[in-house]
Amino acid sequence: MALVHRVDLNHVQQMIWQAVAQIPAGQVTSYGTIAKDIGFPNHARYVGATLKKLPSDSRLPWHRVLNSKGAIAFAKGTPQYQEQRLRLEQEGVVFIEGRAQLVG
DNA sequence: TAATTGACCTAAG
DNA sequence: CCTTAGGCCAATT
Repeated sequence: MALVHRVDLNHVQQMIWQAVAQIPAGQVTSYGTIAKDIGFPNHARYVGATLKKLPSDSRLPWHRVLNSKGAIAFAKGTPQYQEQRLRLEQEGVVFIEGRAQLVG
């Protein structure tokens, strides 16, 4: 049998979408956490690359995914940063010094 | 085919 | 707190 150690990236993508869809409104997680949760601890970047491909009309809560520091990955001041932050604030997420605050 | 890029992460100064 | 360096890996050039 031809050993196929090759990973099915389509499936990985689906798991990523699934994981992102699970994030409750008003809560956030990180690219690395998602990667770890789906069993691919070294694919934090791939999580970002996957979200990047999302169509603009996607209903997936991509805005609930931040970097390991709890900050928005986009450069401050960019339209994408603004949109993500606005979406989060509309869900009640509070930012202090550019970092989303933990429930508390 | 090789090099570069990127919505990342962590450890170490 | 900040910066640097190394690691990571699919996608793009």
